[in-house]
Amino acid sequence: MILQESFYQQDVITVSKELLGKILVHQSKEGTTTGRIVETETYRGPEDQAAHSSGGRRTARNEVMFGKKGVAYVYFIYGLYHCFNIIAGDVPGKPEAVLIRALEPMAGKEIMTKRRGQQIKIANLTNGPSKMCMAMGISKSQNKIGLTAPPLCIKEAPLVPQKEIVETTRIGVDYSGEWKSKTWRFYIRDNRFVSIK
DNA sequence: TGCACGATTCTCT
DNA sequence: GAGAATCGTGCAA
Repeated sequence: MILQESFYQQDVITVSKELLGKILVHQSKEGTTTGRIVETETYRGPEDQAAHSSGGRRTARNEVMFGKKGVAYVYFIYGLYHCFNIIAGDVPGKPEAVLIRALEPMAGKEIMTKRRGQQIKIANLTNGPSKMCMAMGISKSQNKIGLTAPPLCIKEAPLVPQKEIVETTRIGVDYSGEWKSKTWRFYIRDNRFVSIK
């Protein structure tokens, strides 16, 4: 069962928590890779100063945030890396998104290892927002594509119980003033693939 | 047109 | 724990 647009049309915090445990699938020409989502972060918009959409800022880069829910927002960062987000929220046209920060590798580990470099250990394959993009083969060519059908989609899986979800502050947003202290980062307790414990 | 910087990662100390 | 790598983007000029 692939998650449909209605799943992403819930409150963005709810979507962030419920995405934990779900399965990200990418069918590429090199083969299919899948991973269980173990860490997410919420970016609200326009009020959230940590978000690209802060202040209602709308540019060519973040244009997709203002569009349909359940669509991928992939951006290039630090001149080297990519980050993968999913547009979500219960208000149409409000620029909010969920950043996928880490996965637990499932199918296609050989392909992921090949993409990341042969020396990489399994534990370091997907434990960070840019690492998981490299392992899953996600780049700007996946920007703006819908996640409700292959080749890139998210499959249904049982909800992770609230008591196994850790809520903490977001990473790498020290510039955002009071917004940096929002506990909008969620991960599965004791999972070894979480980026930072 | 120019320029400072980032929702990161890796390497070296 | 510090510093480098490396360039598209956003905003000032």
